[in-house]
Amino acid sequence: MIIAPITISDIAKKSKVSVATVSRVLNDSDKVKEQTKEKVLKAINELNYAPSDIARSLSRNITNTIGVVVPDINNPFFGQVIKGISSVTDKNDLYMLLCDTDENEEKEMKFIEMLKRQRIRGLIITPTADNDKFNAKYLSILENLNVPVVLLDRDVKYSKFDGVFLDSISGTYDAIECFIKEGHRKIAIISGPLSSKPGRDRLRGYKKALTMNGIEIDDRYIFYGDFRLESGYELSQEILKMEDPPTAIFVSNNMMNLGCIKALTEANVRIPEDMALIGFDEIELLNIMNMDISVVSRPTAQMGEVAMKILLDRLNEQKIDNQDTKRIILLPTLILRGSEKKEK
Amino acid sequence: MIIAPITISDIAKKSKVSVATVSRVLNDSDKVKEQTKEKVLKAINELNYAPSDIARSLSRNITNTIGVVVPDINNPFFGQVIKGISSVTDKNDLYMLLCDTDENEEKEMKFIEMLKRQRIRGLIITPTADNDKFNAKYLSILENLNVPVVLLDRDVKYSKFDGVFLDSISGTYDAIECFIKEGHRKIAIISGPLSSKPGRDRLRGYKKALTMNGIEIDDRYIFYGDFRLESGYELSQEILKMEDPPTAIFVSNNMMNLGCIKALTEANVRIPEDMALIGFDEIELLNIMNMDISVVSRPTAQMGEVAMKILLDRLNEQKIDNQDTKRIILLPTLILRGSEKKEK
DNA sequence: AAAGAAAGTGTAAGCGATTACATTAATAAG
DNA sequence: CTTATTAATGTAATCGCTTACACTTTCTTT
Repeated sequence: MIIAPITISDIAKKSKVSVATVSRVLNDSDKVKEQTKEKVLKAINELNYAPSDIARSLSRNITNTIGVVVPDINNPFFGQVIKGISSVTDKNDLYMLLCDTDENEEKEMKFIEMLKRQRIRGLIITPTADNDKFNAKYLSILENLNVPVVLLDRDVKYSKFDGVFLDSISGTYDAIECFIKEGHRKIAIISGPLSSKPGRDRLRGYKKALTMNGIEIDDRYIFYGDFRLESGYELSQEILKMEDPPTAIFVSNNMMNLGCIKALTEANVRIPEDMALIGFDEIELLNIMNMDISVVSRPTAQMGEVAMKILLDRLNEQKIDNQDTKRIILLPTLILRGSEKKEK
Repeated sequence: MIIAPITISDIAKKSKVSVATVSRVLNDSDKVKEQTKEKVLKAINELNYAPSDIARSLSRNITNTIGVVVPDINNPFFGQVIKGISSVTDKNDLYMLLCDTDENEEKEMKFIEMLKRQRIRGLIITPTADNDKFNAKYLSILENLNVPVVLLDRDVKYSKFDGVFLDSISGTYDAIECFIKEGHRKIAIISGPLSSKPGRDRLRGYKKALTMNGIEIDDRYIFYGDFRLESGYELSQEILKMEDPPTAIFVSNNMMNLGCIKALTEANVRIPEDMALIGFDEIELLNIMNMDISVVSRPTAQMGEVAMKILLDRLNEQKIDNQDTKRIILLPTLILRGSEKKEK
């Protein structure tokens, strides 16, 4: 089903002017006599004409699309992030080409190459890979795009791209310190995998908080999960079986936190009477269900918004030689709802 | 930051052939001597050239982007739908321009006009408005796109676009009948707004099931919400206050269902011992938390996939005169987890 | 009323590809 | 060794816009 759309020359013909004049009316670029302008607008209206962004992009040699590459749209975090990005693109006449990589490196690289052909003006990306295996190839593909890139939430080693990240260390630090102030001394952490930066950082925050408060780090209380629900569930069960169990648990992300809550609930362990708990990332449902779990909360939509604003600035920059990387590190908020308490 | 990308003529120059030959290599369109081909590929490789889809679209007079317009990416339903759409676009070299209308009619119409300028090849859309106020204008804007349109989940009055919908009537019918078989006679419904087709259909299914089973419809048991959590919460509280309360509640969507569960939980009403419950749409997190609530479940990702496949068929169609509208109506599944039971 | 300035409009090249048609090179047939 | 075929490549128009430059009107000004 192909119907040739109306073109600028149809309008020119109908309103008896040249295409140049029509173009001027379209872009308000030069003085056009009021009377002529009306004629042209009338023709545009009658024929329902909409100029082709394709042709416009080609002749101006610049597009108005930006690429957004995320690992999983179904993750509420990225849903929010995309909302944040949209809020900026909407106001700036930019379009969003969305790619969902499914946490698959190959797919991701393929998408980036597709986006290059689409001549996107800029890219916001949450990379899948943080391992050395792909690093070199990955970097070269990104560099090769030759457009501004803004990393979101996940960093890429050895890169000097702009980025918006979250201070996981301080977020975790605050949570642990809060436990300590409550009187907890035996504090466990369900950490993420150390192959990911957020995983590493959250563990670091944990250790730092203990050390700074003169509490010795006890390796028995450190558990390594993989950010997925099941690992949170299983590790929590292990914790409950310990001889000298902790009185508080910090869980490094929302999915593992759910797993942990599930395990505690099933074992009839009350929160916080029997076990105090703080997790990383909000879980909307828990709030709805009045389950008061304290969390380290990230400003998700804001992260998308800030990323897009950085990108926008780059797009408006004149000089190419601007080498200073902009890396924004947002702070999470510790939201206390009572689950951190130590009841005697 | 604008760096002129490599063009086809750079490749032509470097490999000492004409642009036509390079194009042939790029598209495998005509016989090219093996030796020449290699030369060209080598140049492409060395210069890291990627052909411009913009220029290609212009000269072929056809793009490879499709528009996807949804009311809210954060709604898990649409997240899943987008995944379904992606699964098809990925395999067919199509790009997805994503627009989030925030349930705002004005915004939606603006997006459609933007997409027209982008010369999208087709559109998948879940319209915000189902009211007569916008209908005429809305239809004309969609028609004016002159590309195949596939409606998703929500219909547009008087339109003859293709579409993928869900049989809300039968889904609700089954749920209510299930209640009846369990022995329930006093069954309440928290309906959606009647201004929306899903709202109307679900209420219709409810009434039909009662009637077909010889149970009189009692208007006191019909409550009208707005699909949002709060209304589910408040209406449930009303239900609990009734003199002659129902023994079972059917809730017309996931958000109101959460509201209902919240109200029941707060009032210490046990499910299903004190009140049986079936909702429309899965709530993933409830399952994780071992809260066994029976639901009418929709094949969400499949809806996106089917919609995209219909669109794909349209894109591949030769003749323009194909007037037969394709409307697929998928069936929901009643998933029983025990919350529908009537305990004595 | 003539000359110069300003305003309005048109002509045509160019953006980076595709492709019909023309041309040349290579191979087969006589 | 021509000539007819076929294979390989090149030339140039085209897609729908933008825009530099040229040209024509329409004021101003004296």
